[in-house]
Amino acid sequence: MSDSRLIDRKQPLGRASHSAAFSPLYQQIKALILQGLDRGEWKPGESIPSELELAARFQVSQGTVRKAIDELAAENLLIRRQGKGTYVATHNEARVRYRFLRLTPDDARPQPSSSQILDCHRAKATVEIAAALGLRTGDAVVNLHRVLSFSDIPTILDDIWLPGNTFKGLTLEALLRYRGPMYALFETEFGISMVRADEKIRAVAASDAQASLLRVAVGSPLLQVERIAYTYGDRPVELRRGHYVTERYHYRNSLN
Amino acid sequence: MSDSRLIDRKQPLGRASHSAAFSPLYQQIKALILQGLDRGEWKPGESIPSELELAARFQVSQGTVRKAIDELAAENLLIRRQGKGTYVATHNEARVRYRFLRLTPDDARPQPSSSQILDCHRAKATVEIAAALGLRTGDAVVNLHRVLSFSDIPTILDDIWLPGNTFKGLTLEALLRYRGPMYALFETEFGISMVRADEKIRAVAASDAQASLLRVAVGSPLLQVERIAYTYGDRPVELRRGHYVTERYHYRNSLN
DNA sequence: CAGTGGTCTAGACCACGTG
DNA sequence: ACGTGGTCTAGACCACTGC
Repeated sequence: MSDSRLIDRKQPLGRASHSAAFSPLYQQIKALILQGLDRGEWKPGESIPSELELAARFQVSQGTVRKAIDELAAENLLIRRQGKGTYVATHNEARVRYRFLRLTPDDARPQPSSSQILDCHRAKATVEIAAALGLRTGDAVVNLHRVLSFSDIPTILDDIWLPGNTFKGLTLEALLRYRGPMYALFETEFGISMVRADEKIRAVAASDAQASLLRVAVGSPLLQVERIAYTYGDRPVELRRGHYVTERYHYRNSLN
Repeated sequence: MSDSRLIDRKQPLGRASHSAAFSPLYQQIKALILQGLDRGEWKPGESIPSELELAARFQVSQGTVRKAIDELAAENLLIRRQGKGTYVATHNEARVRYRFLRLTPDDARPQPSSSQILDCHRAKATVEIAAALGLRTGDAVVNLHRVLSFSDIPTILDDIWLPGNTFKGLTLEALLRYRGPMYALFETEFGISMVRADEKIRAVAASDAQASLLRVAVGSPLLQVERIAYTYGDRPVELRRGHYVTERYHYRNSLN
């Protein structure tokens, strides 16, 4: 009856005890599934095993697996599809493309977008960048500059920092060849799934360089968006500072 | 066996039918609880009946009630407290005060805040304001101006529009007497619970008036936050345009 | 028709808060 | 000791998808 893969729940749980390592069964299952995702056992876009299959594997009831998957689906790590199965979330599908892009045209008409890479080189992490990415100062990083345009109007200027170790083969040439969302590229080429991100937003005045690249007046107000993006297990893998022109676009957000 | 309060689910659900009015039982229960909240059957901060009690009232199993409450809790309309009960969310408690305020000090040290009401008068809704609040042009509205300061540094300038009908007794005097979050006042004095909000964010240049009130230079970049706040049933009840000084503060957001 | 996730039930036991 | 929400199980049936 006792499954060696799971914490024995019949342990010191009789009142008065308080085993710090205790967590509900479904949380343990959730952690196990998360490990599978992290190890790449199931790739983005693929389906994971059915609930009954997982229940058999982990020696728990279908209901317990279901609750674990419910939470992972609520966090957008998995996507349930009735009649088909449960799939690993991806940035590669039309439906969820630009999942993390909150800039929206004021008139809601989606515009054609294009990305222009300005620069891509290797560097050593400064104190700030190392802290954000969980590295040590001086560790190798990749720095990336680009402009995103909508209907050929430059709108977003991005300055991106990535851990050099994780993104070994990332070169200017590879980026120039590639079309499509950057996070989709990270998924397929480097096995890195962006799962969550935190942003800090400010209004700033355009510098000379920013103004000329975005074709606005020096000193114009820009929306500065500093993002740290995380993969499975809350490991930071990207620091991105964006500057948005918000003349005909706005950043949309929902509060609950 | 058939409970007149609920849709008879034994109806034309045999394959080939597709009753448009169909929805899962737990969704019907959710809607019923939502109605209770909307009617004020249980007030913010109070507890709703226990799961077993609701199950008996609606003639369904506890599990079905539970799933309905789960969703309402996920939407922050209800708050579960193990061992105590399930409570109606409120803006009146320390834990969730300023639930909708995303502006955070850069150094994360919370600062003492104070609100200064500059103006409060009745007006007629313009086309834009009527559209945002679901009113007709010319309907009565209340317009409200205030400055929020942190550590006595003016940081947020708010311009607020409310439906005149709903907020009948809202006067400058009442506001001056009151201390605490505005949404808490709306709850206790007008029975309006803010449940959700959408925001549109831009960077703009400070006008003369804004600059002098916020003590910044004319033309300085400000974060403009336009908010529509909703009560139960997605009914809009507030339009708010805020201008934030983001020198030492930032708007924080999480993407999932 | 078989397999998947979605709904619903009934019952057991655990953990927490309060008397 | 009691009542609340939290976990876990087992089993039935429904709805959707694809062969």
